[in-house]
Order: sequence, then structure tokens, then C-alpha cells
Amino acid sequence: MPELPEVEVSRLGITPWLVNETITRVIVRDSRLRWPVPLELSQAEGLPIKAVVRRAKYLLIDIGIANIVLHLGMSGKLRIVDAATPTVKHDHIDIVLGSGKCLRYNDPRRFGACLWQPLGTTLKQLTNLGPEPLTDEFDGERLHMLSRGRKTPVKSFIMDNDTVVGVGNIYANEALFMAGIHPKRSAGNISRERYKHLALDIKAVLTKAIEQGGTTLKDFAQTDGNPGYFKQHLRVYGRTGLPCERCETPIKSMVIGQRNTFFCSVCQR
DNA sequence: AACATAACCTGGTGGC
DNA sequence: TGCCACCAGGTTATGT
Repeated sequence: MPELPEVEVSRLGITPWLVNETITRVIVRDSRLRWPVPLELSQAEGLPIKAVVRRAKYLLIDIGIANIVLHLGMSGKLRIVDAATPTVKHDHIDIVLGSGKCLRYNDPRRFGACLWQPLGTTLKQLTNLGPEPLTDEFDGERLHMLSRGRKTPVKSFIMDNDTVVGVGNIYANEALFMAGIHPKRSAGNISRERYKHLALDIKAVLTKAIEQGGTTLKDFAQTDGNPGYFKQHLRVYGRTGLPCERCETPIKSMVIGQRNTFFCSVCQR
């Protein structure tokens, strides 16, 4: 479900319901996520939420003594519901609020995570992350510098969290189309000038997707239950065989790094 | 270090 | 209708 835009849309959706609310109870129905859900979570009970922050695809719920760290994996979803709302399959965690609402975490595949990060510490999952794509720390200069001597396909390179965080399969495909770069081209074989364009296109596609409420493929929903509307803007992802919007050539697909990859063999070189 | 590959898990889809 | 193979938005662990 979530790349950076979908996580950011989730953050924007839940934040107004959480900030300044007190956590009255934490209910863990199934702790078998990517890592076992920590018992320390119960220490959150009675504490007010100060902020909800995103780093890469992680959401950090700041409760002063610690951050509750959430990751949605491939299929995780967050909803704000009345605490009394009956649960459905895969509703693994509730964070119940003084308002009577609750933040409900649902994740069929259980690739997601809920972690506990005490104040002043940093989880290993949050160390060694590259820069946020929508900050000035990330630019074409960085892509060019880090890619020198690298043979890995440029698509794998930009999806690597050491390079830049938050670029998943959908938006990697889209940004490479926008930049006119073939996804399989060796990262080290791309000029500084082309990387400048690519960095700007990554920023542009992520920004646009956030504005559109993310991309709903099958089951992503904003926290109000509405779908994201970026799907209608996808130019290559999932469009195998359909005409390229720029040159009419059928979009091709191939597997790169275990991920399905979509591109126009004429527009992308 | 760099790179490739398997693995984690469930559900939806399409073919027969 | 049923069965089965295959695919999916991410990340980590392991092997060369």
C-alpha cells in the first residue's frame, strides 16, 4: 500500500485526531507483525500525544517519554474510528484516545511494524536512512556523487533507502519516465545534468501524489476511507501494453530487483 | 563494498 | 463453483 505519499497522507489524516489527546488504552490483538509488538506500548496509557512526525515511511507518535513508531509495510492501513466500532479481520492494534476515538491499525500481510523508541534513543531501523526527498538535502548533485562507479540499475539505486528515502516502486517508475531515463541503465552511467532532472522529477511526482491523496491501487484508503486520486495520473506504472502518452509506443514491463518495472523504450534511454 | 536473491505473509485475480 | 499459480505499495537477512 504505502510509499511516502500514502504515509504522508495517512499522517495528515490522523494528526488532527491525535495531537493533544490522551492515550487511555493500547490494545494489541495480534503482536505478530514484522517484529513482535513491544510490551512497553502499555506505558503510553495516560500520556498525551504531542505530535505525529514522519521519517521516511515511518510514522512517529511523540508521547514525550518515547515515540510509538509505526510502519505500514505493504498492506498496512490506519483508520480513525469510534473506539466501540467492531473490529474486522487483521485489526491488530488500537490506540484508544480520551475523545472516544481510536487509531486502528490493520495489516493483512503483517509486513508492517509497531515499535517503541524511548526518548533520546534511535531505533536501528531509523539510523542510516538517506535524506528526505522533499528537502534540499536531496538533489541531483547527491545522486550523481553517490552513483559514481555503481553498476546497479538506476531504478534500484533510487529505491535504495541509503540514497534517498520514500521512493517505492510506483514513484520510481513514474519519476524515471518523467526524466526520460531507462530504468535498467547503470546508475554510474548517468550524467550530473540528467540526475538534476531526475531529482526534480522525484520531488514533483511525490508532491503531486500527496496533493492527490496518494495512489489507491486496490486497498489504500485515506484515513477518512476515501481513495487516493493519483492513480489517474500514473503514466507507466501498471500500463503494460497501453500506449505511451508521449509517443504512443506500447509501454513495456520487465523485472528489476524483484520488482515489476514499467517504461517506454522510446522515451526512456 | 557492491550486488543479487530469498524470505517474511495474506488476499485478490485470472486461468482452467 | 473450485483449485491453483501468480502477483502485490517494503524491508531485511544472507550469500557470492
